[in-house]
Amino acid sequence: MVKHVSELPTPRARIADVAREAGVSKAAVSFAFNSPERLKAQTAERIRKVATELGYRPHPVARMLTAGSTATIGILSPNPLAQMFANPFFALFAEGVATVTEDRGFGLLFISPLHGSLERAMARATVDGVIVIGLDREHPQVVESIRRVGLPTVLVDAPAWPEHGAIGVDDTAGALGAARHLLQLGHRDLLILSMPSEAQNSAGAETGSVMDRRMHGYRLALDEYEVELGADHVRQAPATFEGGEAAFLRAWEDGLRPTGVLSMSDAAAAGVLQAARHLGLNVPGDLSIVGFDDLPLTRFTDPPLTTVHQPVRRKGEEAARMLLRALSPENGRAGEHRVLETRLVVRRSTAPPGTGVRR
Amino acid sequence: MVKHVSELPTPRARIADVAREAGVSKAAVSFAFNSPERLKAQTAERIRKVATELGYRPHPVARMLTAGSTATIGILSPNPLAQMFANPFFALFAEGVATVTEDRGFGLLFISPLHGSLERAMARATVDGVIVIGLDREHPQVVESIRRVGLPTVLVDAPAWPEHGAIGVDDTAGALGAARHLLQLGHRDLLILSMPSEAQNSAGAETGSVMDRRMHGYRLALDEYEVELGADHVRQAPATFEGGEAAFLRAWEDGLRPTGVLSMSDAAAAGVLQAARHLGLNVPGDLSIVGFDDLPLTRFTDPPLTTVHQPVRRKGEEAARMLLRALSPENGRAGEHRVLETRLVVRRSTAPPGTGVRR
DNA sequence: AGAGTTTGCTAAACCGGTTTGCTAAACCGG
DNA sequence: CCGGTTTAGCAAACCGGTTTAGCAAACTCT
Repeated sequence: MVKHVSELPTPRARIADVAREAGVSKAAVSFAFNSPERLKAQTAERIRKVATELGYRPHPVARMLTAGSTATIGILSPNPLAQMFANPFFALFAEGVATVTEDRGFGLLFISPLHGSLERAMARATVDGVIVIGLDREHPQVVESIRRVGLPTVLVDAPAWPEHGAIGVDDTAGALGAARHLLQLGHRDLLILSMPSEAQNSAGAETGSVMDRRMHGYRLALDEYEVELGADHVRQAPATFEGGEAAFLRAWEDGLRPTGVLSMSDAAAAGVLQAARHLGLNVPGDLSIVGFDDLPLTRFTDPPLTTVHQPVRRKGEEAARMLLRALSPENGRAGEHRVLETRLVVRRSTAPPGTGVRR
Repeated sequence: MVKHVSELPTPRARIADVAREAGVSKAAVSFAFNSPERLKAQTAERIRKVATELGYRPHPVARMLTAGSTATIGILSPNPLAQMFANPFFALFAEGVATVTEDRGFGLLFISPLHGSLERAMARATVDGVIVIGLDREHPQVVESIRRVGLPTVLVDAPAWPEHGAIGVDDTAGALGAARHLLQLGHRDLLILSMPSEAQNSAGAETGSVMDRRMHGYRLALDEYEVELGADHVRQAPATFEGGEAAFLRAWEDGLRPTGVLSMSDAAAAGVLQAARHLGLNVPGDLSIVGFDDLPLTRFTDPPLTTVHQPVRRKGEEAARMLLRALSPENGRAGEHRVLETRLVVRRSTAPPGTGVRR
């Protein structure tokens, strides 16, 4: 490889440069910044002056190495980061995390699979602990690899893991309430929009994924009302506007004419709203829709969305607090586990099945 | 300090532990992972086996130190992170950045002021380069401190800085189009919602902040139509739902009865929509609203929002690409500068001033 | 003036890896 | 069987800081 004669970008000043220039030892330079009381005031001052002239800034990585901590926490997701940011739920969650980490002087690193391998990404991540979100049954080896790196961890919305902290919401109750609401209104032909995942696990209500728990809640309500649900009445839709829109249109093309939609995400529900408008359906006259999450955007949809509220931001805050607690030396107990409440928020996207579907 | 007898969390295995256990040198262990061809296949295999048993994972910070790079890029903002995430614009931008960084195997670190000091936050950030967003005239010393740490930098939506890359959109033209649209429809009494910032700089159209440039565009249109604008017809509103809602309600209380609102952010515009509904105003019958950004949510508001489109996600992508280019050894020229286009998207929140304001 | 203390700074070890230079053993051809 | 080349692995230097132990000079006290 050819070496350029003049490397224009001046190589950054190291501590040895400052020491030489100021005629002192490396230790003195370090003291000048970190323990000035160990130096004659005048010397410390002189060293700092030289440092400023040279544009010296202690190399953060080197500092981390000796400090033994990174003052950074990671938010880890098995899904591509771009996909995460496309989901408003995630931004809200991150907002919650950020409020507490920022306050405590921690940086925030987003970790996503590196060339498809979360394991590799984890190995490279310079963090003191991680908050894991978006985990799914389909990622059992992910949890395992997380456990192996031995970093303090808080799991969000995931099957509890004894040695780690965990935080979630009562998904089953929330979904139950949502389904009951539609059934009470008289709906009998429902479409359920789940989120993408591997095979369904109808058994594990409490041990499975978010989707399992919500589905379980829906099913409980359906059973109460003795309503049968065809297999093609449960569809997968990514938690995005486009995902919900496409899923509903496809169902419609397949000949389904539900009077009510239960969506596991507000984002997809908003997409359904869009699709309904496109099909000339009146909401809630022809079609009722219940979302999940209660994101800020639900107040601006047309009509405002009936949805299951969950304290997303607070979930982020609590997760961060829990993790920071696990990081502190006095180390509160490890396997803390919290479940926050959900509640149905009725707005204007639901009504009794009414004027019927056109066409 | 009392030392506990049994430190339950096993101290993580270091390379020396693996070396001792496998009966080889540290170098051999390193080779086993990074240059296996330098070892007898059988030896390398044995070392890796021992490493796995011990749960050894090379310390990422130590690795960074010798590698001289962090494989991480920073997104830096002078505003609190929580505030950033509350703005959907930011999530969209981050999405763009994430698509390219993720693809190239880079991590993403969010940097915000540490105890109020961005300088300190920068000093601590372990990144190879930074993308700066949300910068403002009010943060001149920020740019200076960024320059001092000497990290490759790309400035987004900020006054161009010769030695760094920069990317933005044609704010002036976008704002001009938005204002012309309302004026053409016949509106004469307008309310402008700017974003929070220090004193206005009416002079610098091209050198100032995003707000300056947009305001300049608005003013150009107003001048064309010879419309005067009272000082209290320009309000500050944070780029959030709540910000826009509160700002419009306050203006209303102050006795203002505009027929059209020009908002510098879609988020605030959506808030105005909310406020209008609250006040019993029909949009666009009684009040027309034009936003800025064209976020996905504009399609779901009631009514869908007329707004100035800017390619937010692409801005993120381009910023990331530009930065990565600056990081690569062959180092494309540094001071690259790009300006992307804006265009007005007319939806249903604008109409001629019509039925008049109720009450 | 000499012993004891304090002040001010330095040399060296350390954090946990990677990489270079080198040596000893194994291998090769003649 | 010997000199030359490969192969396999090690010791030590290095990345850029922080921290501990310790030394010399200055200061205090009697």
